[in-house]
Amino acid sequence: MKKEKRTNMKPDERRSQLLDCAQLLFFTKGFEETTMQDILASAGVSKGGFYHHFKSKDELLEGILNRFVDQTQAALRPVLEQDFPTWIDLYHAYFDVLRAQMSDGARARLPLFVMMFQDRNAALQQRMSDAIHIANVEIFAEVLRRGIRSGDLTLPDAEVAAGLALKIGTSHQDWMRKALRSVSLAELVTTGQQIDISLQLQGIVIDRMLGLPEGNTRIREEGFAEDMTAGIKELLFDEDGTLK
Amino acid sequence: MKKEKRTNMKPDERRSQLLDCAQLLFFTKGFEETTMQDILASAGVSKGGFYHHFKSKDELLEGILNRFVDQTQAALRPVLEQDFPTWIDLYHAYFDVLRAQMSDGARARLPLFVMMFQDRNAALQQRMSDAIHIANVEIFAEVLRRGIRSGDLTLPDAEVAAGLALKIGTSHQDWMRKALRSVSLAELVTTGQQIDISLQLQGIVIDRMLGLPEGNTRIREEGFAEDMTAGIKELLFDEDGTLK
DNA sequence: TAAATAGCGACCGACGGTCGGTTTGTAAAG
DNA sequence: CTTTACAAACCGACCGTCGGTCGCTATTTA
Repeated sequence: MKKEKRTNMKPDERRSQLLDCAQLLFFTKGFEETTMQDILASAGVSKGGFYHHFKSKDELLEGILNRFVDQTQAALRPVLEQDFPTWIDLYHAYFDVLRAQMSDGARARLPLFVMMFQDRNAALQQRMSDAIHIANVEIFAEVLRRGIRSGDLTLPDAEVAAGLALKIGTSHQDWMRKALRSVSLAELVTTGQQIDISLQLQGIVIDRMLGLPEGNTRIREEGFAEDMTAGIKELLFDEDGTLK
Repeated sequence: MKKEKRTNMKPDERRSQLLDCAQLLFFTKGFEETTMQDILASAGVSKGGFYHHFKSKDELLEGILNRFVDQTQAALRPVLEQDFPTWIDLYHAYFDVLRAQMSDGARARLPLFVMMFQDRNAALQQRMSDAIHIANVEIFAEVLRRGIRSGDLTLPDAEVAAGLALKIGTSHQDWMRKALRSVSLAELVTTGQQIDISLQLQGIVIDRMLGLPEGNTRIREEGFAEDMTAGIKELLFDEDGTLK
């Protein structure tokens, strides 16, 4: 059997190349469904080559998640260093960045949701959710802490409140999952409305939790629900409205 | 090689026996970590015998989860059939049952949490959370729907609000996870307080979401946080306060 | 040129799942 | 009551695939 031509790379490059390849596969096929062979083939590296850089398949996922956390925090942290006339301006600026982060090609990420919301990918979903949480709590807690310090907020614990707010901000995912499991157009439309209501309610509840006047907190962009629903419709139904 | 003595059972019995054995193992060792051999040995049945009743290992988990959902709903549903003088009495009665369900040996379930909160068991955690959600939303939504009908509540959508409330009601788990990863007694104590604050905040936020006077919603029993913290302390630390 | 490091791929054990065959309960026929 | 016949419960050897190991080679670096 003829040996493959080898391609040496610097450790950092190889590592991030492997992370890139694996991320693409994990996010399209899922974690369990992606085999080491898939990753090796896509990166053009051998088993031994891979295991020289990573201890296990799981460490690879860990690496992807950590990188995501770092990137997210790098995007969010600058907000804390800016100067704002009042605390509420900081608060709004924070959510502006957050929205920009998340809805950046939201519809393009639909396939990711489709994959993630399947039972067999429960592990990946859980660990992604954890990563998102970790990426955000600390910084949002700091935002709240400054609100407390400035007297705009009264809260028993900034971290606890931040954690809860973030959790609230993911509650629409349950409805997205349901939408992706629609069996009729009518059901999809109904669920689509619930996604929208869910998003509205999120903002209201966080405002009330923090004791802010209603309308201050808006987590998703305008039209997010409609956009998603339209995308799901395209994905699940033919033009005549029958299930694909 | 000598054949094992066989023990025939009626399908229903065998099925639930297998569910019982698997549940015990899944809930102590985790899903991935439990091999088919473990289950077969503990049930005293062969591979062929098992696969006569279940299509896959995953279907077994599905079965366990479904059974859990059914049991939970069976415990909750009767509340809806009782007569109460006012809607708020129904609301309180619902939470009484819920609390009874959940804190029934809460501390005894600590090992379950320990197992579940490990990264490698993320899938099981996610699917359990989903099951708990499914078991509860429908019934709690009906409670809210009656509140709307009686004029005690004003909500855009009972189901969406119910889903969100339930999600809020699980937010303390993040702090329990953190508590279980404490590396010092001081950290555990701090996190224990955050569990407590988290539980208080849950009630407040749900009250505010529903527009109820504060103090109406209490999801966990008094002393839940202290109880859990004490249990975790026993689990993680020696008597002199050093990490085990 | 020697030591360190990046890479190779045959190989391994464990896993979930299959399959041809065996045993057991049961109910109708003799 | 016995025989027969059939479905369903059960058995365990076997299979393909997976994540991971290991002895080795090729390349880079000091």
